[in-house]
Amino acid sequence: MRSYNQYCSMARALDLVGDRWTLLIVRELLTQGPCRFSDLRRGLPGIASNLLAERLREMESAGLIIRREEPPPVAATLIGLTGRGQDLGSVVRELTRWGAPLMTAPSADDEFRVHWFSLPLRHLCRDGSPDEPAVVVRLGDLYDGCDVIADHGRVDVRPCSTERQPDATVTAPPQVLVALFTGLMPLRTARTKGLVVDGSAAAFDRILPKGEQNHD
Amino acid sequence: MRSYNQYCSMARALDLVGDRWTLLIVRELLTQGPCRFSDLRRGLPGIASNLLAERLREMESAGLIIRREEPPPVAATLIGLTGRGQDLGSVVRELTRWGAPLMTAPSADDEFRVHWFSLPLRHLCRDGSPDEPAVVVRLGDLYDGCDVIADHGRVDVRPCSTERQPDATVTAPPQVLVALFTGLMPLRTARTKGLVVDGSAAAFDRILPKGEQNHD
DNA sequence: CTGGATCCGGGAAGATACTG
DNA sequence: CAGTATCTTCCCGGATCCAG
Repeated sequence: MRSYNQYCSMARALDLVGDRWTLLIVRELLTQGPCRFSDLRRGLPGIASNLLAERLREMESAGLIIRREEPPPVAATLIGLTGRGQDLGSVVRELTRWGAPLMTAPSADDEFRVHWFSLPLRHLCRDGSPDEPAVVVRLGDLYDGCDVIADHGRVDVRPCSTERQPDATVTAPPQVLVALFTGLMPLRTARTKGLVVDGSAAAFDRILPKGEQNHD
Repeated sequence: MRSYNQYCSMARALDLVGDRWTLLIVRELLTQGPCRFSDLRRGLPGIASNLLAERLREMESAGLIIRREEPPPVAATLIGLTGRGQDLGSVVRELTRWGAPLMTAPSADDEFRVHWFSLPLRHLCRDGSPDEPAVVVRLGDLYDGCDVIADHGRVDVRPCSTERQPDATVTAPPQVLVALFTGLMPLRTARTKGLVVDGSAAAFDRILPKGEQNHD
């Protein structure tokens, strides 16, 4: 992006991250952890490969990301955020919060990835049974999803892990998923609209926002 | 800007405010209050007039700003933020905070406006004499500046007011101003580099960050 | 397969002139 | 003062191709 040529903190920030796609790349790396080039492409439907390559070059020279050659069996270069890049988390969070009221019904050509929802999810889930042993609830699947871990009253949302099998696996249409966790749709309505819980219903119930459990 | 077509809170936010110049227009309206078209142009050096007009149309239809016809003696249309527009304050604040480390020396063709600095200034000033009567310190001048009000331990930064004469008026080269308030430059060095205080030196001293007063 | 590079068309941004 | 009109430039998007 052309510089604004303004001696202003925000203008200089936008000189680095105001380009199209840049903050969405940060979103991907924040929610997914270090990624390979093709992982980023999958999480950024619509981006042209040359544009992604160009953005990554710019972000690397700005000190936002680093590339790490991974030895076999991975044998690929992983792209991860630097500390400075992770500091953009607060910017991403505020944009996400401001955009929340815009999450009306998806249009026909809107794409959706479950892991996009994992940042807001952090603040929407709770641990309804803090005295029980920890549980893992998977939203989506291994290829696009995230794990919600409830443990001792704390809730954590992470990229899917293969280390521990989830206690419950949940799938739902995008809008149902969003409406359920933002409290706009009761669980039993969600069930009628395509929400499916595989495994422990109690585990899923445990992480649902207050007032939305025990509705069926 | 083209839509990202992603059912994601942040992507939808960027569909509305990710365009070039849009967030800088919000910065102007946040720091200056309701403005006329030409005021915005002065605060956004480098923007083309057609582009500003187009952005304002987009922002109006997105519900971020409103236009208000002002009766004489003003006799102009004022552009102000709606509540939704003001909610972007948190986004602007986080971008400004993230960009703070980028405020190294201005380059030769960097523009500067004192009022751009008024947002960070809020968190940098203090009231060093909370028991004294309120004082007003003006940075810059009526045409580009802001008033720092210290009163009962509280600090407020506002657009220049004609209602009350400032107790002190301060001018300094951009980098000196920034370095002084961020604590990187002691007051006496600032004096040798072009900082001028007109009026009550005590009033100015009162608002300087802790550790930076009493240096001369 | 991964991680790009290259080419091209369309549209957004920039510069400038002009107007009610 | 508050824009519009016009022209140019360049970034973005889409497709294709390619080396390891």
